[in-house]
Amino acid sequence: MKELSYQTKQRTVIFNFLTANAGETYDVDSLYEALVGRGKKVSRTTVYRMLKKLEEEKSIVSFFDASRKRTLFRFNPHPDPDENQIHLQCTACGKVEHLDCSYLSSFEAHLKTEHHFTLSPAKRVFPGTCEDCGRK
Amino acid sequence: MKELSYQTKQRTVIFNFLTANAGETYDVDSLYEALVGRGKKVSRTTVYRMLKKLEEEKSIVSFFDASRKRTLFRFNPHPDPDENQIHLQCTACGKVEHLDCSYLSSFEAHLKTEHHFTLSPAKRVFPGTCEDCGRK
DNA sequence: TTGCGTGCAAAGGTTTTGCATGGCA
DNA sequence: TGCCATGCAAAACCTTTGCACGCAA
Repeated sequence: MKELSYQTKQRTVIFNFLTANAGETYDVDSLYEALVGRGKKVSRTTVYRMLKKLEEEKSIVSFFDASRKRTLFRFNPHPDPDENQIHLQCTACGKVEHLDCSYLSSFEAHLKTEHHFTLSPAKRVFPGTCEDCGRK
Repeated sequence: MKELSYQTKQRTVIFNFLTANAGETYDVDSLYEALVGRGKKVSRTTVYRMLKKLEEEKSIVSFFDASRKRTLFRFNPHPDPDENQIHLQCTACGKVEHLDCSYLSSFEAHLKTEHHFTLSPAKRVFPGTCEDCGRK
C-alpha cells in the first residue's frame, strides 16, 4: 500500500527552494511569498499540503515557533534518525541554528536509561538566546 | 514603571487551581471547563489574559502541544532560573513529565561554552516517547 | 485512464482585540 | 478616584477541508 508521489511542478519548486536554502527556516507564509515573488505558480494550500507530505517523507523537518505561533519548516540534511541533530532557536530574534553535536547523544542516552524517555529524533528544538542577542 | 496586579477573584481562582493541580497540564479550554464546572464565574477571555499574565510573572509556564495544536499551561514550582528543570513531552499521548535532572546543567554548559547559545531557563520541553507509549 | 495533486473559497479552531462595564487599591 | 480586570462579541490568525479540475504516470 505504498503511496506514490507525483513529480509535479509545485513539488519540485518547493523542494528545490528548501534545499537551495538549506540553512534557513520558513513558515508557510514566508515560503509562499518567496516562491510567488520569484514568479512561481503555487497556491498557499499546496504549500501547506506539500510541506506536510515532504515532512512525512523526512525530506524536511518542522517545529513550532511558540512566540510567533506558527509552524516552521526547513530542509532535513540528515534523514538518518541516528544523526546528532539539534536545533537552537533564539527566543529574541527567532533565528534557528542548526547544529551537529555529539554531546547530544550522551544526554539522549542518559534520558533513555535513567528516565525511560526516548527523545524524538527529528524535532529537537531548544529555546534560548543566541550569541548576538545575548550581547545586547 | 512596574505593572501592578490586582488580586481579583478570577486571578485567585485560576492561580489556586493550577497550584492545587501542580502536576497537571491544562489547555485554556480544559482549564476553563474545570473552573466553570466547579461553579466558578470566569470567562474564557479572562482565562487567556490571566494565563498570559501569570506566565509573564513566572508563576506558571507554557508550551505548545504540536499534536493538539494548542498551548498548554502548568504551575511553575521552580521560578528560580538556576533550577535543573526540564519537561519531557510524549508525542504519542501528550503527557508531560516534569523532571529535575542535574545532567542537564552539563549539557547546558556545553552549549554555552562551545556553541555560544544560552538555553532558555523556563521553557525546556523535549519531545519524545514516554515509557508507556514506548512499550506499545 | 487512474487517482494523486492543485486551486479556490469556505470552514475550522485557537487566540486576540474593541469597547463598555465592573472592581480592587 | 484611578486604573487595571472582566465579559461579550467580533475579529484576526493560522490551518484544514470540500469540491471540481488538472496533470503525472
